[in-house]
Amino acid sequence: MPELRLHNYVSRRKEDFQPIDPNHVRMYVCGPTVYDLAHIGNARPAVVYDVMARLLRVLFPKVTYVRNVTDVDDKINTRARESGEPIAAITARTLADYHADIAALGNLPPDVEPRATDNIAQMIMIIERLIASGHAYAADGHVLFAVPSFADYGKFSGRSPDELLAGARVDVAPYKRDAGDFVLWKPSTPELPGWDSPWGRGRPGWHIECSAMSWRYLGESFDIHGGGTDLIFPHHENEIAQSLCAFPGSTFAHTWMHNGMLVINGEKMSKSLGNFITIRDVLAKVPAEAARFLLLKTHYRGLLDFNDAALAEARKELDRFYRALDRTQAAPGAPIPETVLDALCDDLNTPLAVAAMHALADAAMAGDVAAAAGLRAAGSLMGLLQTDPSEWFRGEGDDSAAIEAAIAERIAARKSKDFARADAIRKELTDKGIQLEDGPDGTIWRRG
RNA sequence: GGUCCGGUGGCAGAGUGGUGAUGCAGCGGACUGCAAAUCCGCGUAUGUGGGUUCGAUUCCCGCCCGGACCUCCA
Repeated sequence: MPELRLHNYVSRRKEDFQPIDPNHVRMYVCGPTVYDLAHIGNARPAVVYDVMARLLRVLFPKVTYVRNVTDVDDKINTRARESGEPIAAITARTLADYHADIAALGNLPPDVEPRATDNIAQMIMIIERLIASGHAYAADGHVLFAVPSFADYGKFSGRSPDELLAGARVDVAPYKRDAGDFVLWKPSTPELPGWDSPWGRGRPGWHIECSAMSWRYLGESFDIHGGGTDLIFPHHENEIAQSLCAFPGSTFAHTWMHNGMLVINGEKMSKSLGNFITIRDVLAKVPAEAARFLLLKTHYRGLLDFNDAALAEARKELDRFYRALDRTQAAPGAPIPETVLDALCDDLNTPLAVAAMHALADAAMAGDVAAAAGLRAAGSLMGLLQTDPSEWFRGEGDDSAAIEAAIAERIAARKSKDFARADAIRKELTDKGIQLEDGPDGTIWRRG
């Protein structure tokens, strides 16, 4: 087994991964806030950490992968007020949609998927500990984390508290002792979601949920924490402050991984630019596997441009992989080729793994059945190439019988050297978007 | 403005202190009733100016450009 190396944001460099417990690796990833359909940017961390979890399972005996669901949040409240739909209905529907979209992209479910609203008691426990130890204070119905009480605040994200103070643009709430203090708990009005607490009926701030859920499901200290680069500050900085202060002597997450952002045609995705793309929009245009493959063709820490040309290229590459599998009838269950495993163990270098897969495809094309089986095994580690090749090429459609009949007629025409008829049938099918490929073993066809 | 990250061939995208992966596109050839696919071959790149070094794309500094964060955000 190769050594796993991961880029750790704490040291800003690649490190040998040393699990706290080599028999049980624990990973926490910041999950979605369920107020609207997931966009393609949300798909990136889901896919990246899915591959990470798959890799960890190959390398270690036991892995617990926790990805939370934020189902109490002011964005949800705003949505409910605007649409009139009850909050519970919004979160339930959006979570179901998220699960469907993420599964379509070939992601396995995390081992635990806790919801914030099921962990309010744990959040209150942590807040009480913070107050008791002088790291938090109640004021005007709110509870705030006292940033000056944590000497290392800002160290993680590389900013000094002075800078943060100077950069504060928003008016500082009067109940804050220090401008940088952030909310752990805030009061709710009767129409807003709320829970009874020592500070009255209220709801949690954003950051506390991750401290509570990682603690409950993974313990005070665990191995890997993942999320997008946009969460480094303030979310992760605050998580660290809360958890370290609530559990003195603990180390919280040892390795911090951050996936890069995604742009569309070079532009940041935003509703105002009109280039906001949901996962569902993408799935309506191309096979889900092409989208997943595109997300893995760039290293997870880099900026990724998600556009139609890139999607088309991803699909073509998968075509070649599937042709190689189709020609060799590769069986599942082969060991993962070293070239692929080595690449992924080097800070999840998926582009290098893809290059190794191309080499396997070349060998498979030349008749190397073992290489084909290895390609398939590599695919299983990446969440790719698990479809039957003919299904990949033929896609969705209810006219398959008619197409097969036309192909049979064309084969007959070719046998009797009636090439005019054969070409007419090819043209008919081409006009319908059906491509034919004549090979030594017959004719295969594909849509699009 | 502050902090941080990055700039590799037509495009996408890795690695590396000493002949610059891989894919897509392009070009030439083989094969092919047609069309694909497949196979062989070809070309083109390390933003810019310095420094360290026998030697830098790789390390250091300046500059230019792009991006992220500083405010909800994967």
